[in-house]
Amino acid sequence: MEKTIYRLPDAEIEVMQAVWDCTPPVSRADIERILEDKHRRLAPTTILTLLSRLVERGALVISKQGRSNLYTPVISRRDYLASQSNRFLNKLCGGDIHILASALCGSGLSREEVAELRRLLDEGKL
Amino acid sequence: MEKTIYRLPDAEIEVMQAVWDCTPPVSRADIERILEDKHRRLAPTTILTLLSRLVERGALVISKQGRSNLYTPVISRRDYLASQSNRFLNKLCGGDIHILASALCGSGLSREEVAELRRLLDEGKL
DNA sequence: ATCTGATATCTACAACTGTAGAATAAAGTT
DNA sequence: AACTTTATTCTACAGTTGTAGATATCAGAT
Repeated sequence: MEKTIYRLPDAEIEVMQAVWDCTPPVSRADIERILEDKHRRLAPTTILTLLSRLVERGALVISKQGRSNLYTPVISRRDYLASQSNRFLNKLCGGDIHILASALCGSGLSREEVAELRRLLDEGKL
Repeated sequence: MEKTIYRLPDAEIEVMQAVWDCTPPVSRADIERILEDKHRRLAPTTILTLLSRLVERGALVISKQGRSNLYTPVISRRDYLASQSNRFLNKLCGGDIHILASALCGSGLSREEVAELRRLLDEGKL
C-alpha cells in the first residue's frame, strides 16, 4: 500500500511525538507509558494499530526483538515539522509571509513570546 | 449535525479560501469560478456539498436569493488562521516557540523571507 | 505437557472526507 | 401548457481515521 506522508492524522501524530521523545528503538509499551504520562489513555491494541499504520506509511520501521516489535522513526521530528510549517504557509497563508506573520501574532502568543520568536528567527536557526 | 470548527477538512478549506477572497455574499457559481481560476475543477454538486457542510459547521450562513443560495462567512480568515497557528504551535511544537522558530526556518523559506518575517513580527502586526 | 500472561495481528465499525450522480424544483422559452 | 435550463437537495460510495474487541502466538510458570 505505502501511503504518503503528506500529513499524518492526529492520532498518529500523538504516537509519533511519543516515539520522537525517546531514544530510537521504542516498544509499544514505551509509547503506552509516555502517552499515559500525558494522560492520554489508549488500549494497547489501539496503539499497535496506530503504530502499524505509521509503518505502512513509511514513518516508522520495525525491528522484531523476540515476540516484541521495536519501532524506529524514519522521518525526523525536525523534517516533519519543516514540511508541516511549509504546508501551513502555503495551504493556509497562500504562501504569503505577511499573512503568516499576522497569523502568528494573532495566535495567542504574548508580546514577549513574539519578541522571543523574532529573536530566534534573527539568529537564523538552521 | 452541528460539527465543530476545530479544524476544517482540506476540501472545505479550499472553499472557504474562495469565499474569503470575495466580498461577502457569494454564490456557488462565484466559488466555482474562483476555484476554476486556480485550476481546481469540482462538480457543481461537489461544491454545494462542501458549502452545506460548512453551513452545518457554522462557518457560513445562507441567505436565499430567489432559487439561489448566497453564503456569508461567519468566521473570518483572520480568526481561523489565528486558531490554526495556535493549534500548530501547541499540537506540533508542544507550545515551544523555539521549536516553532526552527520549524519555520526549515520550511523552505529563503534567508530573505525569514528576515522579512522577523521584521514583520517586529512591527507587531496586530 | 499445561496453563497463564504478554504481545501482536485481524476484524470491526461508526464517523468523517472527497466527489459526484440522481432526483427535485423553479424559471425562462417557445 | 410543455420543454429546457439551472440551481439545490438527496443519496451514494469508497477511502480514511479513531478505537478497540476477538483471535492467535509464544515464552515463562507449574
